[in-house]
Amino acid sequence: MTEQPARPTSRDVARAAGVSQATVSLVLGDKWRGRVSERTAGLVRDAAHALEYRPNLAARSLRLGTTRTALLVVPALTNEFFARVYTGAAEVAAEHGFGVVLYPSPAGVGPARDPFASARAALDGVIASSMATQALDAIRGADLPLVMLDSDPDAPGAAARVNLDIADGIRQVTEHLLALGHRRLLHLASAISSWTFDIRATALAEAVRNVPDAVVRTVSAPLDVGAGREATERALSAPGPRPTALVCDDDILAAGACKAVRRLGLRVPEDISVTGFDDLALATAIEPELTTVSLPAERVGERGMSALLAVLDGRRPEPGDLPVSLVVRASTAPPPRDA
Amino acid sequence: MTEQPARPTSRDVARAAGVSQATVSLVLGDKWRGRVSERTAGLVRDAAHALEYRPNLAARSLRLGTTRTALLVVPALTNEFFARVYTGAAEVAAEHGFGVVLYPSPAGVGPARDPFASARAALDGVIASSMATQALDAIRGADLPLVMLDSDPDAPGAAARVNLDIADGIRQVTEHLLALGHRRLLHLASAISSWTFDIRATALAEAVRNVPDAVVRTVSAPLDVGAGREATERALSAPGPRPTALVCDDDILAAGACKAVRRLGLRVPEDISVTGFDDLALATAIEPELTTVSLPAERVGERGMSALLAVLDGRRPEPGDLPVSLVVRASTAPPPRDA
DNA sequence: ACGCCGACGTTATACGTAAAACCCCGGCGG
DNA sequence: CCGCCGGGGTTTTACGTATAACGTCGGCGT
Repeated sequence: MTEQPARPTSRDVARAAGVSQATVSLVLGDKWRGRVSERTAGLVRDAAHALEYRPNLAARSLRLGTTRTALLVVPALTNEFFARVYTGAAEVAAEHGFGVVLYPSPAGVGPARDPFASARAALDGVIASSMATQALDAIRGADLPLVMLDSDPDAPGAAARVNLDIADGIRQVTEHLLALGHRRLLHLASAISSWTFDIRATALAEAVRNVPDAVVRTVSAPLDVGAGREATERALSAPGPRPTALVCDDDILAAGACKAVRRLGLRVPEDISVTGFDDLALATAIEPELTTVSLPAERVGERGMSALLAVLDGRRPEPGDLPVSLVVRASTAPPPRDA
Repeated sequence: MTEQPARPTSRDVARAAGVSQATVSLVLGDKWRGRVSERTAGLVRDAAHALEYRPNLAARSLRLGTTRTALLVVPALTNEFFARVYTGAAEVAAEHGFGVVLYPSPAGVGPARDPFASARAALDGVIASSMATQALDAIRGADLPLVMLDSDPDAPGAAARVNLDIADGIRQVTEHLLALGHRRLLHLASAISSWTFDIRATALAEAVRNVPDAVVRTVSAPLDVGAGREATERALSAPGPRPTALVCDDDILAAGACKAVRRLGLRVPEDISVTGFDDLALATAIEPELTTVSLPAERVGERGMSALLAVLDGRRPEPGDLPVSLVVRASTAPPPRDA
């Protein structure tokens, strides 16, 4: 269209600097110590700068057999948590001259197309959220370095893992509620992956273990506000003594839960306490502001990318889970006296 | 690490099929009508399938001088609206064998690094939200096809534009409020780009033009809940008759506004009506559920990508703004009688 | 009987980069 | 005086693909 003025190549730079193309490549690749004089290197850099030379990435990838591109597989970008993970991953990728391309799950794009297969030859590695279960099998077949996020340590095929200390988060909320005096808890779980469910459920069970009169019920719901509201409404109108606190696996569910509580003519937190998980923007947008577990989402992305880079370098990725922290806000309070 | 078994090349396929590499390229590129026999083509395809051949994208890009990759520039992915735009763009891109890579604004990544410059040689075009103003200048210098989203039609350098009919959205909310009987409106604007501000402000002014006793005040705030709350709180406690309705430029601000209203001991919508913009998930997560303007965010991305593809093909992009629609929920009601 | 053509492929080349292999020359140790 | 070494480059090649240019061969029209 606009008649591109033909982007300059390394050969153009060489011509301008009065050297050979190889020299340009050496200088610009910082591989010239002792092979090229300081003066010549300067000439090359000046010429490159003057021509606004940018190396052709396709050519470089072809030559090097590497693309400096990682694939990030997430269930959905519209989930703030994963958007933040991307941000973190992209940040450290950029620091190392890498790019991050997204594969927002098989649900996001049509099932027929397979961005992964077509991108496969152009990738150096994959970072995958374990929640995107469907995509994982395809990836495993590709013998690419794979970093898994929040995954079952027993699941195979990962060169590295970065996990959040989810169990500790659940433990913290639970202890917070127990300390406030709550004894009847309802666990509102998001039906995402069986592993994340299990780890939360057992952490919760463990936390109430030494509180003799504590009792926990569990219901699960798809991850959206409406579903959370409905599930909660159903659970709270069930016969038997009503729970006084709701432990939700996600702020989104917690928001739904709050709505349900109020629909039933009750108040949060006076009648029923509600806790969330993730500490999304949503947590402080609703009323009352949610007591929730804050997750370092960006850090997950950063660690994921760092781990991938480490694997690619043959180094050992940094071990250990990422810590989470309880944020107490206004959605939790002692249970009503008559309860 | 894992000793990759050396991905098969087109030459490997050729060897397996007993033909030359050129023939493989012809067959797999669907350019063989009348140049290769049906039988040979079959052999080639079988061999390719058997070897699980995937073309090397870097090599193809180098040869073709095209990367089938577009850059999407957005202010922040954590904003649900832009995450949805990405989703739409990625969808139609995939349908045409294109990829979409993100540049989440200069604020997201450090100022020193310039992903755009380094990616520049590897891009076929750019789709940019006008809100990412800082990045635009750099892009213009790159003489790449540029599609602008929600941009001033007078701004230069765009090969195509896709705009939402924002003005109509504002008109619709305003008329809704006027019909309910509101006369004193407060416009809570998000200080994003001067163009989007202007278009909204004038649309609002126009909508109240023929309602003689209607009066509009404007305040603006950064785009987050807390800022929205503070700005609203200040504006509502100012001297003079209090507005009965708040027209917010974004659901996020509207959420803040609702909190502010309640802090002042008033109710939404009985004392003050609040409207949002965007129809994010947030709109139905808070209470009361927001009356807001629903934007087809995915469509923006789809149209943006389609337009870019059209430009690259030398075709004319589809003209016209995308329609928006008012969604009336529970945050608007007639003003109190004594007002 | 010859030329020509169409069907079916093949050979050769270019894309821009990185790096291995090579080359030249001045100085220095033996 | 010769060989060798190291500094400072250059020549050449390979990466995998797409495609232009080139062959070959059988048949058919004249």
